[in-house]
Amino acid sequence: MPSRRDTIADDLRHQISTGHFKAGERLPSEAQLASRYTVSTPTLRSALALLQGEGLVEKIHGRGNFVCRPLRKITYTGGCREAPTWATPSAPLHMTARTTNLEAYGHLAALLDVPPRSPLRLTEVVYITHEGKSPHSLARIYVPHDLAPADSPVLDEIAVRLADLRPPLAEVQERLSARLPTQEEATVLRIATSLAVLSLTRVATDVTGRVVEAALLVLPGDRADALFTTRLTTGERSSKE
Amino acid sequence: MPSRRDTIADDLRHQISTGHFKAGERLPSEAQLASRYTVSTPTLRSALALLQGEGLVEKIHGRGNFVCRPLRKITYTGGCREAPTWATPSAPLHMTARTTNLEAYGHLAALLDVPPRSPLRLTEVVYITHEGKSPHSLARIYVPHDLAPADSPVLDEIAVRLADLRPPLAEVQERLSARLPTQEEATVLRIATSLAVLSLTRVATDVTGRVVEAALLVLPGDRADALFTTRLTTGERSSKE
DNA sequence: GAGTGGTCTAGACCACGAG
DNA sequence: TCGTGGTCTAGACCACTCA
Repeated sequence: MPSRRDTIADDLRHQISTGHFKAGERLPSEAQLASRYTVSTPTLRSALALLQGEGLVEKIHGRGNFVCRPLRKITYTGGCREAPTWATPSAPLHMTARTTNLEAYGHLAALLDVPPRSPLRLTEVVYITHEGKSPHSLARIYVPHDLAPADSPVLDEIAVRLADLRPPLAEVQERLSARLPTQEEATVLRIATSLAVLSLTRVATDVTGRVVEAALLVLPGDRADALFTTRLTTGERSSKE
Repeated sequence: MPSRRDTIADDLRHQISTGHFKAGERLPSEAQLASRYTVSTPTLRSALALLQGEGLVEKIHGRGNFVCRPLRKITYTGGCREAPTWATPSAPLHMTARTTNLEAYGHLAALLDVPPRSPLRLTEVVYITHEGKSPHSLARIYVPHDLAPADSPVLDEIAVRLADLRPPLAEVQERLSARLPTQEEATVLRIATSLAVLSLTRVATDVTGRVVEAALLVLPGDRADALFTTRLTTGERSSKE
């Protein structure tokens, strides 16, 4: 037996998909919707929470519930040969970056494969990609301090300098998981805490085995995915590794 | 200002991590916890919902709330050269499989790169991996009917026959996203609908460009991640593609 | 200040599980 | 049958946004 929450969510979903409520439009207030469906406000709100989790509706405190505009999908391309690339359909993304220095500790030390409490100095680059007002991704990149001059605010510059400074990369490892965002991530990405995020940890190792870059990326689940393409060469096809 | 929900969730989280509530143990009833924290039951339940979303607590209707046992992590290994491999620390996973035949339609047709309403016959293999009573993954694999005899209930057999029948693989594409599970997926995987899942779509193409396998995998976010390792050969390092 | 969503209460009734 | 969680009500009060 379907709950009222699900019934209402289904109905609203249908009205959105048929264009009865259009993208960007404000929904009737929760009180109006509650009386229309003859339910209490908590029940109606739980129905809206479902749509919010699907990325169909955005709640803005003090203003109302809004139908989300169809989102430009972004695709993180993995297994990258050079710099990470963001494939977006003709999107000149804005990017804000912040660079600080810190020391490897705890989780970071493990990522960078150095002893805990290591005195290794790191450059941390935090950046957020935007499309208009909607953030697309949150990235934290850690590079050993000697490989990255800390005064470079532009990501591209860092990539270029890295390519010059460091030995050639030997291996890139990317680990992905799905989870709910932390409060901080939800705030920064302007998503609901009930919307899943794709969490990606990338570790790049050079030919000497040293970790030269560790990156933590958080992508909103409703507008981002990650793509990995493996081409098999003739040699790999005929023989096992 | 932290909400009561968050305060209670933090406290419970702390009590679980310090072993005050032990793994597998039942928590006090929601009514008891509500009176202990002097909140109403809905408020207490919303706090529990947070822990549930983190995979720390499992609710069982009519029995109570239980602290989850530390979960054996499973790692999906991507970019696979041969059959997909599941790296689990010495886990003889049980696997239940169901094989049916159907026709390519809609979403499936797009995946398999054939025209919609194509008469292409498919073999669908649905399987769930288990560890004890807890399901680990839900997979739906689609193979053109002529490549896969439908009467093979054992996955390994299918893999072997496929290796014999089909031309060598040329490319494997894996697309990952994070989202909340559907009601059906939550039921099958025995997870809360508020727990994120990692959704993986894998498409394998042979040297002729034909799609020989499409797989849809759903992994619970609290116990599964996906790992992609890219080794760069000398050639790839020195020259761009 | 008017209208919105955010949070919370103190119950009610139903469905499930175990003895 | 009894205790559990699942759902829902009909309000209350607060915080935020905008005119």
